[in-house]
Amino acid sequence: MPELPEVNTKKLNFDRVALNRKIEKVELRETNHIFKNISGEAFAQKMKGRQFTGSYRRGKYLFAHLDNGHDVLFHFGMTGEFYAYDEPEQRPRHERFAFLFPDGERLGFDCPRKLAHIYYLEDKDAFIKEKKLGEDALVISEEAFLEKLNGKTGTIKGFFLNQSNLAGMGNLYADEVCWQVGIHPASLIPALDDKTRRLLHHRMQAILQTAVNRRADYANYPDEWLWNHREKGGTCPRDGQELEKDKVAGRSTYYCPQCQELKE
DNA sequence: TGTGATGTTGAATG
DNA sequence: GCATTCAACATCAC
Repeated sequence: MPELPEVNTKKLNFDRVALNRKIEKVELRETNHIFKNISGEAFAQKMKGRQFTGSYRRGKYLFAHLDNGHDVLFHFGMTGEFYAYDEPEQRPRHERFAFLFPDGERLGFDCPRKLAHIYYLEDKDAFIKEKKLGEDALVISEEAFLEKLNGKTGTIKGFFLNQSNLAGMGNLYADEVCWQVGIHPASLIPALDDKTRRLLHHRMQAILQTAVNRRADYANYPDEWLWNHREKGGTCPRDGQELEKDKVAGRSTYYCPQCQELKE
Protein backbone atom coordinates (compact mmCIF):
# COMPACT_ATOMS: atom_id res chain seq x y z
CA MET A 1 0.00 0.00 0.00
CA PRO A 2 2.35 2.64 0.99
CA GLU A 3 3.69 4.92 -1.66
CA LEU A 4 2.99 8.64 -1.62
CA PRO A 5 -0.78 8.55 -2.34
CA GLU A 6 -1.36 5.68 0.09
CA VAL A 7 0.52 7.50 2.84
CA ASN A 8 -1.48 10.60 2.07
CA THR A 9 -4.68 8.67 2.71
CA LYS A 10 -3.23 7.37 5.97
CA LYS A 11 -2.50 10.96 6.94
CA LEU A 12 -6.15 11.90 6.40
CA ASN A 13 -7.22 9.03 8.64
CA PHE A 14 -4.65 9.89 11.26
CA ASP A 15 -5.67 13.55 11.33
CA ARG A 16 -9.33 12.70 11.64
CA VAL A 17 -8.84 10.29 14.53
CA ALA A 18 -5.83 11.54 16.44
CA LEU A 19 -5.41 15.28 16.19
CA ASN A 20 -6.08 17.45 19.23
CA ARG A 21 -7.06 14.61 21.51
CA LYS A 22 -5.32 13.80 24.72
CA ILE A 23 -3.49 10.49 24.61
CA GLU A 24 -4.47 8.53 27.66
CA LYS A 25 -1.78 5.97 27.08
CA VAL A 26 -0.01 3.85 24.52
CA GLU A 27 -0.64 0.12 24.62
CA LEU A 28 2.32 -1.96 23.49
CA ARG A 29 2.06 -5.33 21.78
CA GLU A 30 4.90 -7.16 20.07
CA THR A 31 7.08 -4.31 18.85
CA ASN A 32 10.40 -5.90 17.88
CA HIS A 33 12.06 -3.99 15.04
CA ILE A 34 9.33 -1.33 14.94
CA PHE A 35 10.78 1.40 17.14
CA LYS A 36 14.06 2.65 15.76
CA ASN A 37 15.57 5.22 18.09
CA ILE A 38 13.61 4.62 21.26
CA SER A 39 12.29 1.64 23.19
CA GLY A 40 8.58 0.90 23.13
CA GLU A 41 8.39 1.54 26.87
CA ALA A 42 10.10 4.92 26.59
CA PHE A 43 7.84 5.81 23.67
CA ALA A 44 4.73 4.97 25.67
CA GLN A 45 6.05 7.04 28.56
CA LYS A 46 6.62 10.06 26.34
CA MET A 47 3.18 9.85 24.73
CA LYS A 48 1.25 9.80 27.98
CA GLY A 49 -0.89 12.91 28.31
CA ARG A 50 0.36 14.46 25.08
CA GLN A 51 -1.63 15.56 22.04
CA PHE A 52 -0.86 15.62 18.35
CA THR A 53 -1.37 19.11 16.99
CA GLY A 54 -0.75 18.52 13.27
CA SER A 55 0.93 16.28 10.76
CA TYR A 56 3.23 16.68 7.78
CA ARG A 57 3.76 14.17 5.01
CA ARG A 58 6.95 14.14 3.01
CA GLY A 59 7.18 11.34 0.51
CA LYS A 60 6.27 8.14 2.31
CA TYR A 61 7.03 9.55 5.74
CA LEU A 62 4.38 10.94 8.06
CA PHE A 63 5.59 13.32 10.78
CA ALA A 64 3.04 13.77 13.55
CA HIS A 65 3.66 16.90 15.55
CA LEU A 66 3.29 16.82 19.34
CA ASP A 67 2.29 19.59 21.71
CA ASN A 68 5.78 19.49 23.23
CA GLY A 69 7.38 20.50 19.93
CA HIS A 70 8.66 17.01 19.09
CA ASP A 71 7.46 14.66 16.35
CA VAL A 72 6.52 11.03 16.00
CA LEU A 73 7.63 9.74 12.64
CA PHE A 74 5.68 6.94 10.97
CA HIS A 75 7.07 5.00 8.05
CA PHE A 76 4.74 2.23 6.97
CA GLY A 77 7.13 -0.17 5.28
CA MET A 78 5.12 -2.54 3.13
CA THR A 79 2.32 -3.43 5.51
CA GLY A 80 1.94 -0.68 8.12
CA GLU A 81 -1.63 0.52 8.65
CA PHE A 82 -3.70 2.58 11.06
CA TYR A 83 -6.94 1.14 12.40
CA ALA A 84 -9.35 3.13 14.54
CA TYR A 85 -11.72 1.11 16.71
CA ASP A 86 -13.79 1.32 19.87
CA GLU A 87 -13.97 -2.21 21.20
CA PRO A 88 -10.90 -4.22 22.29
CA GLU A 89 -12.07 -7.24 20.33
CA GLN A 90 -11.80 -5.19 17.12
CA ARG A 91 -8.06 -5.00 17.59
CA PRO A 92 -6.30 -5.81 14.34
CA ARG A 93 -4.39 -9.05 14.29
CA HIS A 94 -0.86 -7.67 13.98
CA GLU A 95 -1.24 -4.53 15.99
CA ARG A 96 2.15 -3.39 17.32
CA PHE A 97 0.90 -0.59 19.54
CA ALA A 98 -2.18 1.58 19.94
CA PHE A 99 -2.95 5.08 21.12
CA LEU A 100 -5.80 5.06 23.61
CA PHE A 101 -7.93 8.18 23.87
CA PRO A 102 -10.04 9.21 26.90
CA ASP A 103 -13.36 8.19 25.34
CA GLY A 104 -12.06 4.65 24.80
CA GLU A 105 -11.39 4.92 21.10
CA ARG A 106 -8.08 3.51 19.93
CA LEU A 107 -5.85 4.19 17.00
CA GLY A 108 -3.91 1.00 16.40
CA PHE A 109 -0.78 0.65 14.33
CA ASP A 110 -0.88 -2.72 12.62
CA CYS A 111 2.04 -4.21 10.72
CA PRO A 112 2.23 -7.94 9.90
CA ARG A 113 5.70 -7.89 8.40
CA LYS A 114 7.20 -5.47 10.91
CA LEU A 115 8.85 -3.51 8.15
CA ALA A 116 7.46 -0.24 9.48
CA HIS A 117 9.71 2.24 11.27
CA ILE A 118 8.68 4.49 14.13
CA TYR A 119 10.95 7.25 15.38
CA TYR A 120 10.62 9.75 18.17
CA LEU A 121 12.21 12.96 16.89
CA GLU A 122 13.15 16.07 18.77
CA ASP A 123 14.23 17.70 15.52
CA LYS A 124 12.52 16.50 12.37
CA ASP A 125 14.53 18.77 10.07
CA ALA A 126 17.75 17.22 11.35
CA PHE A 127 16.29 13.79 10.55
CA ILE A 128 15.38 14.83 7.00
CA LYS A 129 18.85 16.20 6.48
CA GLU A 130 20.54 13.13 7.90
CA LYS A 131 18.47 10.80 5.73
CA LYS A 132 19.06 13.05 2.73
CA LEU A 133 15.35 12.80 2.06
CA GLY A 134 14.51 14.50 -1.24
CA GLU A 135 11.69 16.93 -1.93
CA ASP A 136 8.17 15.54 -2.00
CA ALA A 137 7.40 14.14 -5.45
CA LEU A 138 4.03 15.86 -5.58
CA VAL A 139 5.43 19.35 -5.14
CA ILE A 140 8.97 19.22 -6.53
CA SER A 141 9.35 21.84 -9.27
CA GLU A 142 10.24 20.91 -12.81
CA GLU A 143 13.46 22.84 -12.40
CA ALA A 144 14.49 20.93 -9.26
CA PHE A 145 13.50 17.62 -10.88
CA LEU A 146 15.71 18.32 -13.91
CA GLU A 147 18.51 19.39 -11.63
CA LYS A 148 18.33 16.07 -9.76
CA LEU A 149 18.44 14.12 -13.03
CA ASN A 150 21.45 16.07 -14.17
CA GLY A 151 24.63 13.98 -14.09
CA LYS A 152 22.92 10.73 -13.08
CA THR A 153 24.03 7.63 -14.96
CA GLY A 154 21.63 4.91 -13.81
CA THR A 155 18.20 3.78 -14.94
CA ILE A 156 15.17 6.04 -14.74
CA LYS A 157 13.40 3.54 -12.52
CA GLY A 158 16.32 3.46 -10.11
CA PHE A 159 16.20 7.24 -10.02
CA PHE A 160 12.53 7.25 -9.02
CA LEU A 161 13.03 4.65 -6.31
CA ASN A 162 15.89 6.47 -4.63
CA GLN A 163 14.22 8.63 -1.99
CA SER A 164 17.11 11.05 -1.85
CA ASN A 165 16.35 12.22 -5.38
CA LEU A 166 12.71 12.88 -4.61
CA ALA A 167 10.49 11.41 -1.94
CA GLY A 168 7.34 9.37 -2.39
CA MET A 169 7.67 7.36 -5.59
CA GLY A 170 7.68 3.59 -5.24
CA ASN A 171 7.69 0.54 -7.43
CA LEU A 172 4.15 0.68 -8.80
CA TYR A 173 3.93 4.40 -9.50
CA ALA A 174 7.38 4.33 -11.11
CA ASP A 175 6.15 1.69 -13.55
CA GLU A 176 3.04 3.77 -14.23
CA VAL A 177 5.01 6.92 -15.04
CA CYS A 178 7.37 5.08 -17.39
CA TRP A 179 4.46 3.45 -19.15
CA GLN A 180 2.51 6.70 -19.57
CA VAL A 181 5.59 8.46 -20.93
CA GLY A 182 6.35 5.53 -23.23
CA ILE A 183 9.87 4.73 -22.14
CA HIS A 184 11.27 1.46 -20.84
CA PRO A 185 11.96 1.61 -17.08
CA ALA A 186 15.53 0.40 -17.68
CA SER A 187 16.25 3.38 -19.93
CA LEU A 188 19.45 5.13 -18.96
CA ILE A 189 19.17 8.71 -17.79
CA PRO A 190 21.93 10.13 -20.05
CA ALA A 191 19.94 8.90 -23.07
CA LEU A 192 16.81 10.86 -22.16
CA ASP A 193 16.29 14.12 -24.02
CA ASP A 194 15.03 17.29 -22.41
CA LYS A 195 11.48 16.89 -23.66
CA THR A 196 11.23 13.39 -22.18
CA ARG A 197 12.60 14.59 -18.84
CA ARG A 198 9.99 17.33 -18.60
CA LEU A 199 7.30 14.87 -19.59
CA LEU A 200 8.41 12.48 -16.84
CA HIS A 201 8.02 15.25 -14.29
CA HIS A 202 4.65 16.29 -15.63
CA ARG A 203 3.17 12.80 -15.87
CA MET A 204 4.55 11.86 -12.45
CA GLN A 205 2.74 14.71 -10.75
CA ALA A 206 -0.45 14.19 -12.76
CA ILE A 207 -0.51 10.52 -11.75
CA LEU A 208 0.24 11.18 -8.10
CA GLN A 209 -2.35 13.95 -7.92
CA THR A 210 -5.03 11.75 -9.47
CA ALA A 211 -4.14 8.95 -7.08
CA VAL A 212 -4.28 11.30 -4.08
CA ASN A 213 -7.62 12.69 -5.22
CA ARG A 214 -8.98 9.15 -5.46
CA ARG A 215 -7.67 8.30 -1.99
CA ALA A 216 -5.38 5.61 -3.40
CA ASP A 217 -8.45 3.51 -4.14
CA TYR A 218 -7.15 1.28 -6.93
CA ALA A 219 -10.58 0.22 -8.12
CA ASN A 220 -11.16 3.85 -9.03
CA TYR A 221 -7.95 4.34 -10.96
CA PRO A 222 -8.52 4.97 -14.69
CA ASP A 223 -8.73 1.77 -16.69
CA GLU A 224 -6.57 3.43 -19.33
CA TRP A 225 -3.69 3.43 -16.83
CA LEU A 226 -1.24 0.55 -16.67
CA TRP A 227 -2.18 0.14 -12.99
CA ASN A 228 -4.98 -2.39 -13.08
CA HIS A 229 -3.35 -4.33 -15.92
CA ARG A 230 -0.05 -4.72 -14.11
CA GLU A 231 -0.14 -8.46 -13.56
CA LYS A 232 0.90 -11.70 -15.16
CA GLY A 233 -0.91 -12.08 -18.46
CA GLY A 234 -2.00 -8.44 -18.39
CA THR A 235 -2.14 -6.51 -21.64
CA CYS A 236 -1.16 -2.96 -22.51
CA PRO A 237 -4.19 -0.61 -22.46
CA ARG A 238 -2.63 1.31 -25.34
CA ASP A 239 -1.96 -1.40 -27.89
CA GLY A 240 -3.12 -4.70 -26.42
CA GLN A 241 0.35 -6.26 -26.31
CA GLU A 242 1.00 -8.69 -23.51
CA LEU A 243 3.02 -7.00 -20.78
CA GLU A 244 6.47 -8.23 -19.89
CA LYS A 245 7.86 -8.65 -16.42
CA ASP A 246 11.51 -8.10 -15.58
CA LYS A 247 13.71 -7.01 -12.75
CA VAL A 248 14.83 -3.42 -12.96
CA ALA A 249 16.73 -1.71 -10.15
CA GLY A 250 16.17 -4.89 -8.18
CA ARG A 251 12.38 -4.68 -8.26
CA SER A 252 9.63 -6.40 -10.24
CA THR A 253 8.87 -4.29 -13.25
CA TYR A 254 6.04 -4.50 -15.78
CA TYR A 255 6.18 -2.80 -19.16
CA CYS A 256 4.87 -3.01 -22.69
CA PRO A 257 7.56 -4.31 -25.05
CA GLN A 258 5.89 -2.58 -27.99
CA CYS A 259 5.25 0.99 -26.90
CA GLN A 260 7.91 1.60 -24.27
CA GLU A 261 11.17 2.39 -25.97
CA LEU A 262 14.43 1.38 -24.32
CA LYS A 263 16.84 4.31 -24.49
CA GLU A 264 20.47 3.60 -23.71
C1' DT B 1 5.51 -26.23 -0.93
C1' DG B 2 7.86 -22.58 -2.84
C1' DT B 3 7.76 -17.99 -4.38
C1' DG B 4 7.09 -13.22 -4.38
C1' DA B 5 5.01 -8.90 -2.39
C1' DT B 6 3.66 -1.42 -2.61
C1' DG B 7 9.99 -0.51 1.46
C1' DT B 8 14.50 0.51 3.57
C1' DT B 9 19.14 -0.44 4.93
C1' DG B 10 23.77 -2.08 4.94
C1' DA B 11 27.33 -4.83 2.90
C1' DA B 12 29.78 -6.15 -0.98
C1' DT B 13 31.09 -5.34 -5.75
C1' DG B 14 32.41 -2.82 -9.85
C1' DG C 1 31.04 9.25 -4.61
C1' DC C 2 27.85 6.43 -7.76
C1' DA C 3 25.29 2.55 -9.15
C1' DT C 4 23.93 -2.26 -8.70
C1' DT C 5 22.83 -6.57 -6.45
C1' DC C 6 21.88 -9.21 -2.58
C1' DA C 7 20.27 -10.37 1.99
C1' DA C 8 17.63 -9.27 5.90
C1' DC C 9 13.44 -7.89 8.29
C1' DA C 10 8.31 -11.43 9.10
C1' DT C 11 3.93 -12.75 7.32
C1' DC C 12 0.53 -13.87 4.03
C1' DA C 13 -1.50 -15.28 -0.37
C1' DC C 14 -1.41 -17.84 -4.54
